[in-house]
Amino acid sequence: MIRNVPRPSPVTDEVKKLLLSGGRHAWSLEELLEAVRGTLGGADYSSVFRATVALEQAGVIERLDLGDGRSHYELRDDHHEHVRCESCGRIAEVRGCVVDDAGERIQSKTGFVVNSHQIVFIGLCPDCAAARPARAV
Amino acid sequence: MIRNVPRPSPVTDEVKKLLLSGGRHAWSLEELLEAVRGTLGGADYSSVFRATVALEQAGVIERLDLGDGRSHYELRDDHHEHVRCESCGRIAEVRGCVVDDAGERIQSKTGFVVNSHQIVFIGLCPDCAAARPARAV
DNA sequence: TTTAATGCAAACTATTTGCATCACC
DNA sequence: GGTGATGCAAATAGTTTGCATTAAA
Repeated sequence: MIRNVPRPSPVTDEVKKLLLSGGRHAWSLEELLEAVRGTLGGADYSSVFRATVALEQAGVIERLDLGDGRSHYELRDDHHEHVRCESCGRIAEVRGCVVDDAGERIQSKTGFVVNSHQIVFIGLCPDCAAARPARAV
Repeated sequence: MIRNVPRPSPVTDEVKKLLLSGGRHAWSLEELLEAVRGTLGGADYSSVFRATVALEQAGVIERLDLGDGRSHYELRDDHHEHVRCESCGRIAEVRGCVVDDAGERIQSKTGFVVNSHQIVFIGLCPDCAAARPARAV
């Protein structure tokens, strides 16, 4: 099978650029769409979706489920955990907080072979925590 | 406001009983529905859904997002982590593998006040791992 | 001319809600 | 009679897919 010369793919390229830029973390499809539209003038949700599928299959990005009902995407080589504000939905990254040898321990406990993991901490971001001083949630 | 005498609520009672029974972990709504139907003969998805909403608000159960696109429910006082098989979807629990002091560390790193967390390890269950000896995923 | 990338619209999945009904206090 | 629990069906949200169009090799 002969490989063809690539054709321009503005949407996919822009999605890739955004994810590589590091300007934001845990992009949702809606956020990617808005950003792409801001640059290109227009784009369709499905094109952005297909771009993320392709990038995920290519191993460039990974898909996260942070428990807020939508998919999030990030660079794959950049694994870290997340904190999500249960009040406003804001998401922050958490570095240097690894679950180091968990894989082996889990395999010995459950027999599962662990390939990856997702950790989401849920709470209140600084703004929301300040906005409700007295009681939690 | 005078509190009325409670009326029979077979669906809600059965959902509660199932979740309290400990017979299974991380129930999906579909699984709860099937189990309730098995006992009561018939029940509606929305009734089971409303039962979980009520039980969650009552603080009896908690809702989990294990990254497989559906909600899962478990007893609240029984916090532990999960491993999900990315091939067949089977879910196992992982005990004694806590992220102990993570809350404080995260607060100091991000400013978020952590109320809870979810950890899902993803890999292959023993059966699926055995079924594909050579390569992963 | 061939075909990859895109847009549009419809399909799909899981969840959520509105409303009528029924049965019990 | 009043009301809480339920079932039915439609609405919703987010994602996914089918198909026609476009434009570049």
